[in-house]
Amino acid sequence: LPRQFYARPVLVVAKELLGKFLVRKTCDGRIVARIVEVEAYGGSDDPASHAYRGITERNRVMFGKPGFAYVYFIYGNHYCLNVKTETEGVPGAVLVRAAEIVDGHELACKNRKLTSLIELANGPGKLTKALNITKTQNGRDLVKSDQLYICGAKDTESLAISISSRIGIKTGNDKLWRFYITNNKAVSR
DNA sequence: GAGAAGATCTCCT
DNA sequence: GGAGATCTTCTCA
Repeated sequence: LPRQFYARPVLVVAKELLGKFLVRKTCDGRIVARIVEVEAYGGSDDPASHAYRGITERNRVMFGKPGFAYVYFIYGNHYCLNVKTETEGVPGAVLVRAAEIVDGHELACKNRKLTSLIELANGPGKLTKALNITKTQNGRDLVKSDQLYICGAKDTESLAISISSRIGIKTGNDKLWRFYITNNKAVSR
């Protein structure tokens, strides 16, 4: 997807990312995952966002150019993948919460030490593990990288999308900023 | 420099 | 359904 796609309001980009293909290439092979669940995070208007209290060493990607990957480590165990949206200087990112693996099952299973296809990436921590995404991917340019990027899909406009409040946060629950493909089995929970 | 919380997962009952 | 694992980052003294 071109830079233009990401350089729009975070809520718009979040919804349009559903059904798109996340591509991960390493020396071990290629994995393609169809995005089925996302959440939007804002700036000073969103207490649940890392960017709520301004720029820090960790969240500086959220204030940079659109189309870059924001990856952070959480709970001493997991990485979460976000996509920077909005324009440069305006914080906003989409958390990719779940996806269904459509190519590279074997490698994804190996990364997760698991054989159940649906459970390979049905949660943010699981997804990064299945795709071997770690902190080294933080700050990567999704528009120019050949190791991590997102492709368009046909007919995403006809997708049935469900909306809810975000998961795992203690503030900002009033915002209905979680979007997922209705009735998709790879959605978390 | 210490203390606490965190955009989660897995195993156990 | 619930708690432990495990460590980075932020806040405040």
